[in-house]
Amino acid sequence: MEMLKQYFKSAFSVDSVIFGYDEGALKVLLIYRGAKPYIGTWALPGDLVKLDEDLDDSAKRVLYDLTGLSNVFMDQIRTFGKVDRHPLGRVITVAYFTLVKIADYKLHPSSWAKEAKWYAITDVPKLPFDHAEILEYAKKKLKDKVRHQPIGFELMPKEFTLSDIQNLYESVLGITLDKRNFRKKLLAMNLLIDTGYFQDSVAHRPARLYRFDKNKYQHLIQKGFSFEL
Amino acid sequence: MEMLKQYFKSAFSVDSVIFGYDEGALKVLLIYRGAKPYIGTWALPGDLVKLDEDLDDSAKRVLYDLTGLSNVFMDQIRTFGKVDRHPLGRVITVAYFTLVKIADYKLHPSSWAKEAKWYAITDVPKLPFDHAEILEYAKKKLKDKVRHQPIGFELMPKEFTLSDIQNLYESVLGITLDKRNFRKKLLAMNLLIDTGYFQDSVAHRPARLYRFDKNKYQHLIQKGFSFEL
DNA sequence: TTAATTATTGTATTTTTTACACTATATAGT
DNA sequence: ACTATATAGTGTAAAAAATACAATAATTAA
Repeated sequence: MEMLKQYFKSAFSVDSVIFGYDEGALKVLLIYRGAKPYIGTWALPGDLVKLDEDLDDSAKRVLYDLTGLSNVFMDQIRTFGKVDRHPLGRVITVAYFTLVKIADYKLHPSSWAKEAKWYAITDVPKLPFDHAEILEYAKKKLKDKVRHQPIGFELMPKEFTLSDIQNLYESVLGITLDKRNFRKKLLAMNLLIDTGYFQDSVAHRPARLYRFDKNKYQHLIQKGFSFEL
Repeated sequence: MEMLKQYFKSAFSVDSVIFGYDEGALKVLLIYRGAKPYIGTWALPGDLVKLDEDLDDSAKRVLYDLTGLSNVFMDQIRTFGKVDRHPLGRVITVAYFTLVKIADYKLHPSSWAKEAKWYAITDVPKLPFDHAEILEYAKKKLKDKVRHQPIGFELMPKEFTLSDIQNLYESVLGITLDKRNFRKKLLAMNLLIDTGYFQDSVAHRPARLYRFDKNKYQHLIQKGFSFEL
């Protein structure tokens, strides 16, 4: 039997690609690193995983510390493990993909105001480590996933208009969709609840506000329903 | 700054779910463990990742040592990292998913004959660690992926009949498909090359043999083609 | 009152999916 | 040689889904 000790000299981290959608654009939350290595650069939020901490819990902790949010959509996407990806030793990182409703909360204005910032996805600065690769991968995953699972709604405020959700799809996918066909298809799934309310104080005909019916969706998938847009 | 040393006390491994298809059934390659922990049990093949070894290389090494195969379809599927998943310390494992053409090779009859075995997916023994969970996840992934990418062909011999590939789809998905519609759809993609040859020595009308055109597929996807079955 | 802006709605056409059954060609057994 | 058995191969009509497309409605701003 080989000596096992030699192997127990590495560490692992979690890094989260936290997506949000605001002002008609897809955004990603970056932090300004206050610790080595790469101190003073904008990077994906993440941390080393504690020895007695589950991976998923670690990713949740990072999100909570940064935003105060919990109970948001989160999914592991891939592990990045090139030998030299971290300058301080062998550290592989498990990347997560998180979707939050920007409009529903404010970044902690106190301690974090100077340290975390939403960047439009088109306007992300140069990132340290292999974070650029991770972000690219996350964008691809988001694009794939958004068509087969109703995760777009995780990026919307609780109540939204049909135009809102269509705009989101258009920015994520980078294509334009036919308005009538999009609505027809989406409404045909019967997963939207008409709140009965309308937009307020807009300089045009106000749009109807809808909510996504998560419970109904859960029931439907158990009956073999599959979301496709 | 925190003491970093405390973190560099963990290890990581790769575990491969190696799928094959033979005698009309989906199979998975298991090894008989000759090392602690869980010595003497059937498990997914895997190994600790060396400190100077990339994750993907590690998975390739495990496959090569076990089967002599390289250049097969392999993809990382997920990392499993519960705190107590490994009895000897904190070890997270990066799971891979590998598809091989069983018919094209023999398990090394010498050193491995007693130690590696193809199990029908319906007949897998109790597995150590969290390998049962990993296998379940891999099966789900296979099911999802086989519809959106032409990975079914990775499990077929180079030349196959339309019935062969249909049977594979039926076993992986657990459903039956209409013969005429299946053929129509598959042939319409123009990704199969008619070899001009036929089955030999079968007690019925011999079927035409086809090959999958990987090059053509590569070209098509760059033009935005997407495989769906 | 008018201009500007976005919301909302239906139909005809094309494409894709589905359901379905008979003939062809080989070997095995007599 | 004949028959039984087994799987291969093939087309069409109907239903469903996707697409292309433009006029009217409701609000605020000027």
